[in-house]
Amino acid sequence: MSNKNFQPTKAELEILDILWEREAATVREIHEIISARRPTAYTTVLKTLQIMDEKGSVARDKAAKAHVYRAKNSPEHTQKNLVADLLEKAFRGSALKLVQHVLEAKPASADELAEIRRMIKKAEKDAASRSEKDAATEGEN
Amino acid sequence: MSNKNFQPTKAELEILDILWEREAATVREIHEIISARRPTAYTTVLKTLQIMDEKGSVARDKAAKAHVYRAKNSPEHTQKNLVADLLEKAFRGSALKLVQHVLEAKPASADELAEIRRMIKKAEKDAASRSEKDAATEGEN
DNA sequence: TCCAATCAACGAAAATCTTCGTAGGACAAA
DNA sequence: TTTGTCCTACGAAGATTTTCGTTGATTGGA
Repeated sequence: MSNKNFQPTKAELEILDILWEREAATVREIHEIISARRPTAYTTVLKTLQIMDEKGSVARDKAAKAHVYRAKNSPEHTQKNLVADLLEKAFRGSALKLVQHVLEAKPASADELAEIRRMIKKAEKDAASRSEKDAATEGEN
Repeated sequence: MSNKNFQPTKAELEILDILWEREAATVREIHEIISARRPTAYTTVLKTLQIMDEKGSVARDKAAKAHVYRAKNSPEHTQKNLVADLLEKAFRGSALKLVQHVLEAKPASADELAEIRRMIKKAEKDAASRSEKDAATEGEN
């Protein structure tokens, strides 16, 4: 389908983040949350959502008078695109450097570090099975 | 003072990446690299560099006819800003989630994983010393 | 001297993103 | 019916970013 390389803009991402949290919301609900952060006109949020609808990043239910919006892509999917883009554009693909900066930018808690540790272990297993496959020349897309 | 929250645009980042690699370069040199990737006019690169000079993200040596540009900020400094921004805007500050996506987006090599492991260890030490302080200070929670 | 090549400067078009005012429809209360 | 409220649609102004054509200065040969 369409969203292979979906990169939301700043304003779109702020709205998506709200939709990811609430599952679905009307313009009014979203506007209340955003205008609590900074003064913003109702129609600004409305227009952005209409554009997002055109772009296909949200689904819109027109049944009720106040349309109900949902994010079409999961946070995971979108985050993956954002990270992949940053990794390529600013880190020349060095996952190491990127991770390093993440850990510096926001000192993780002990629990988070333990969880990351577990992920590394899993990644190491994947790396190992990758090299097996490489030897066997197996193809799947 | 200078670039507390410096966020280069897409075009600027592409140029910065070249400057980080080559230390210094003329417009022509940068243009040759970029136009090899996609058709781009010489003056497009020139103009972008002039804007970057105005913004203060590059330094320019006008001694020779062909001016020589250098990045003013280190890749580390810039990458840190980019990562901090992404972390906050798209991950609600969850370093865990971000790291997870990095490892998925680009399966790291065994060497890289070992290095990341080392970073975790260091981060755990930092976290430990932080909680000592927390205990001494006592806050909410 | 004259010409061609090389550059910076400048302005402006084009593209994208953000913001908001105004108009008009639907609907319920007065 | 009239009025006020709530909502979408639409267009357009602003802001930012990206792209490039044109101009004029400099320089190294023919």
